[in-house]
Amino acid sequence: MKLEQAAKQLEALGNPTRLQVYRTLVRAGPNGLPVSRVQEKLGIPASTLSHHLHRLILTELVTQERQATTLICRANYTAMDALLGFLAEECCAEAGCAAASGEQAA
Amino acid sequence: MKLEQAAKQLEALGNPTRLQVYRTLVRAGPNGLPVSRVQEKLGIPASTLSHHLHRLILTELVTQERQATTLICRANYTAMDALLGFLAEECCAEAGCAAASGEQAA
DNA sequence: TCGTTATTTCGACGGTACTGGAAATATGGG
DNA sequence: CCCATATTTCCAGTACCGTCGAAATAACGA
Repeated sequence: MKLEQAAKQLEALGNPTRLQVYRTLVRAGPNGLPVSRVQEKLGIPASTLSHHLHRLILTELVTQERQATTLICRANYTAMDALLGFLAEECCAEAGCAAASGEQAA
Repeated sequence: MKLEQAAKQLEALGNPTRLQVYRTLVRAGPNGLPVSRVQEKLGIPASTLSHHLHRLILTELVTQERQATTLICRANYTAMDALLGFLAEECCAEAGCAAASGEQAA
């Protein structure tokens, strides 16, 4: 994963409202939730929610799928794994620590 | 971990320059690096770096320790673990998935 | 005390984010 | 075709961010 991409995703998650939206979707699981359902849960204006969802979608943290008039939103678990991996990877790469990926410890 | 705190940390990591700084420190391991060393590695003005380090310190992602005239910066691995945990926790809590923490699957 | 190195604080500018109401668009039903 | 529902786009205002040069501060040695 590129640093720029990771930064974009982290920035997207760095807004309390968006983080709430994202967490709501993560909790919802693979079935996802309609936009309106998320709005109900969080109690924020539709336009604000739409903006935030857009950001999350642009960074590929969330996907949307149309089902008739409602849009189903889902957390992109693959993207989350990649992001978590990026943060943890190369931990102590130049020093060697217990949590280091390989067995290149000192 | 509180959502607000997590959002602050994610926001702190959401800037490309800061993410670079943080990664540099993560790679450096428990011994940390002097500010000047980070500056050399990244080639950014001292004032800019100081500004970003300050943000990282405020969010507890980085710590500083004085050694004579130089300041040693270290990634706070405990904080990182907590943040990663926060993102992963309650995955599919309302649906149940393979990666779910407990055995409360449907 | 004075000078030197390391680092932060100050000040300013341009840019971009967050928010939310109103209007526009998309989809399906009658 | 017209309506109703779901969602987005448009617009605007306030606020905060990122950047960096210059000046201030911290710590040490002579």
